[in-house]
Amino acid sequence: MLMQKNQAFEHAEMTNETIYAGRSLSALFLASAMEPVSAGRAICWEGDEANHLFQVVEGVVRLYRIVGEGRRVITAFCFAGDLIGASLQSDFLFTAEAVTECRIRRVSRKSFHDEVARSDALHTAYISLLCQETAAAHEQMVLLSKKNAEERLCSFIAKLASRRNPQARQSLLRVPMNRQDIADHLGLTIETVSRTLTKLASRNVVAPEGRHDLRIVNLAVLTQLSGDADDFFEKSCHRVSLH
Amino acid sequence: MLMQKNQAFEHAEMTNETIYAGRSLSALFLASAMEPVSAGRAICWEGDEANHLFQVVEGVVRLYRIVGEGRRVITAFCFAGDLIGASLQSDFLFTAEAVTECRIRRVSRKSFHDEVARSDALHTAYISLLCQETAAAHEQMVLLSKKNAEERLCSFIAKLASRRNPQARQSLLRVPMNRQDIADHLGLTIETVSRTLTKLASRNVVAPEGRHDLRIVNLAVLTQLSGDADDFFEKSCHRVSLH
DNA sequence: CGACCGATTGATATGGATCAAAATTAGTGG
DNA sequence: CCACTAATTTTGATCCATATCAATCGGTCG
Repeated sequence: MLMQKNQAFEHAEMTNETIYAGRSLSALFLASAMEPVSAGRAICWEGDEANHLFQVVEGVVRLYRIVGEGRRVITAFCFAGDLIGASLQSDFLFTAEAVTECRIRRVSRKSFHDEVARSDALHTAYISLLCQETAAAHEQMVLLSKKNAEERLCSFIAKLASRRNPQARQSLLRVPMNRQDIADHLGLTIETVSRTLTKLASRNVVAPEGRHDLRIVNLAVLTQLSGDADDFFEKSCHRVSLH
Repeated sequence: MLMQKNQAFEHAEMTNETIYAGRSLSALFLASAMEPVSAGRAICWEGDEANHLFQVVEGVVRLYRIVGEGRRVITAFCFAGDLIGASLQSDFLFTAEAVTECRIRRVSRKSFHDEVARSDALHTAYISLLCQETAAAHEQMVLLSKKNAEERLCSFIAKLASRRNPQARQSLLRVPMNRQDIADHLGLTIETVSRTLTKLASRNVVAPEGRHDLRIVNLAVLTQLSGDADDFFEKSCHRVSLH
């Protein structure tokens, strides 16, 4: 049981808060049965009553909304350890679908909240998680609002890389989602994602190895190109000029 | 005192949860002194330690981040009754600036959390607020990711209108922010906002009256054009085809 | 009245979308 | 293991919505 729990958080490079929040809240799922979800299948649907929360134990999940005729927005990807539905009040505001083969656990919303209310530590962890979700959503708003295709893709890759999944010996990065998923997450088309990736490859920033792996050749440049490097030049300049 | 509190929530058209969340949490601010903030002045800065939460008692505030050289993203506008900084853990992730003359109150983060921890009702309200913030952020992600200029502007206006501020006799809507603010919130340029507005006016959807007022001529069409009308056609079609 | 600032309008440029193949890769059945 | 088919990705050609650059307009304030 404990092994299981730790396994879900094997990846390094998380903040202390994240680990704390994830760790303690994930204890609430340990009593639940593990459910396998095969790639492509839905875990919950937008509009349905949010009677459960889920934890991704293994695999990758996409959360998305459909807007108008066929336009899909992937608001987030969830990885091992992540909770699905923590920030919901009554209904699911997104559909959750397995990107890869997954294993998940579920708990009822009621029991989740009962447990959280019972423990200060869990409570803190829960608040912390909600705040992180908001922060992530804001980050994504910035990306969608002001970044060009290259910056978007570099941000995405850099973030994936910083998650440092187990498979990543040296600098080989697993990219479980397909091009369409990436496009729908970054607000681009599949063609633009492909072209941008080719361009990055030709500039020796990354080197695609098959559809689902990327060798990060130059992380420094990648970060630079992502547009949220701490080039304290620009940032401090602006900070000052605003006062 | 109580008058004050109610005044901040005079506008109708909010969900029950919103009212509840806002009402009870705003009690925490009543003991604090009212601080005037003149238009254009900052309330807090991105990067600073988030030692306080603020409540907007009167006026409108913009929350923004600066990305790269001079690109500004307004992640949200805050109105009377709204809290600023509820979803922050340690540092401010945005700068808050008065759009109009404002009056605000502040409480220390510590005392806020102490009080919230002490009351179940406050606690529920706080969670509720965080969830709403996340939902709003997701909504904005959809807008930035998949909507065109017209849909964005219509969404914005419709949302403003649904807030139904006091000045709104009949269908005259106050728009306190300038074109640049709107542009930076919608991920457009000032010119595109202006042109799109002109187009909407020529189609008799809205009628600008001065820089800061809009007469809503046809709310039905406005909602339709916003792209999140419940045209159960499309939606139900898609829901079905996905299963 | 003139200078200034925000908003509008106009002309042009462009990044990414769209439409259309071609090239890879993955699956399937023999 | 290989041939065949389907799906995904890449590449190419063209188009278009919005950005950019530039000029004008309308209100406001000294």
